[in-house]
Amino acid sequence: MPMEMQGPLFALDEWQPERCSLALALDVIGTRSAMLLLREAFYGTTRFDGFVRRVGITEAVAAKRLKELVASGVLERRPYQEPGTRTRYEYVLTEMGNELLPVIVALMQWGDAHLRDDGGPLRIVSTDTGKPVRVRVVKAGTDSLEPEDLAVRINKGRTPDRSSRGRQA
Amino acid sequence: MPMEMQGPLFALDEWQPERCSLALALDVIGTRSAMLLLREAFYGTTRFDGFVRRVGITEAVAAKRLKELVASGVLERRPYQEPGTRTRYEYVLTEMGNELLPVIVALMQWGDAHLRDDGGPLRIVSTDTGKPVRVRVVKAGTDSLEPEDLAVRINKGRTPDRSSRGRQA
DNA sequence: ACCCTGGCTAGCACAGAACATACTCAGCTT
DNA sequence: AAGCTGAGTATGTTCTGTGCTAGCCAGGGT
Repeated sequence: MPMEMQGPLFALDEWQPERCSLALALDVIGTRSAMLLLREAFYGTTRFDGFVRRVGITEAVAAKRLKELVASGVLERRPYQEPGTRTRYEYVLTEMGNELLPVIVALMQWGDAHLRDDGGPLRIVSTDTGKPVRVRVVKAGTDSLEPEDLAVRINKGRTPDRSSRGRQA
Repeated sequence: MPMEMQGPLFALDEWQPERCSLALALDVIGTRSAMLLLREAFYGTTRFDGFVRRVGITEAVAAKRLKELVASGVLERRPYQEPGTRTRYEYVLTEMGNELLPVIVALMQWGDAHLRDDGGPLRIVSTDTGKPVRVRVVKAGTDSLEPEDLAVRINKGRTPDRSSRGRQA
């Protein structure tokens, strides 16, 4: 199982842990709230109120985390105006943020597969084929799907055990 | 950028956040120490002492986290014996743990690409071609690489600045 | 018999993550 | 002019993750 290296664990001792990109990434999106906010951003939520309600966090946490995510370049805060209202701000994924899609989907996929007995409440499918997508480690150059190629479906009729629930929603 | 759904954000309000697989996954591997321990496990570290030294966490944290990861089925604790020593235990990834590879690599890849100017200290390559691998969202059925198909290389001579980036990647 | 080493456990301290409640503020609607 | 709404800020508290220091135990080497 361990990855092969030129001699197992060879000189890996030599690189400093502070230089680990995984650790840097966790500094930016390593909290539960950040991850869940990103999930929502991918689902299409853009407004403060939506994030608060749908993620189920408090306004204080949402405000702090959104601010951090904007500061680190994952989200962009930009003004919009609905007719008859004043200018407000919405939060949308930047290119950098978009590239977190594999992280989020990989975690969901793993949770679906190993942490529940039904297949999970949602399926992410290709709009093209309608079939579920996967996150995979592949050779550089393999075709990949981008957020705009994907759709989310509610997994109906698969609720845990014969109980109904979110009917045809 | 938002994923298309059948009508944006349609009835997504109706599913309960507790049922989100992402949240469940975060309950298991949502801490920094858990993620870094997993990184090490993929690199081939198996022993308590190795985890402590290489991740740079305290023994107390390592013990606690390893125990949790074993309890949740991501790692397996199993006895081994080096000649001339007593029986000890090593921690190895289970099948379930192995399937976290995309999560870890996706995070590293993102950190490499967006959080530093050199390409990152390490490259994960296919042992087959020697070329760097990527984590991608793909159609179900696409070939993927498993841990045993991968090797880690130190990215030498590529310390910060004026160095090119993603060479032939 | 002793110490050393790997592999832990225990206790204390701190920072930050998250919660709850309450308050602000701008501008539109009434 | 008063209220409503979206988007926050302010305050206080609890919980968890992590660090530091120290101690423990088992078995082999000496």
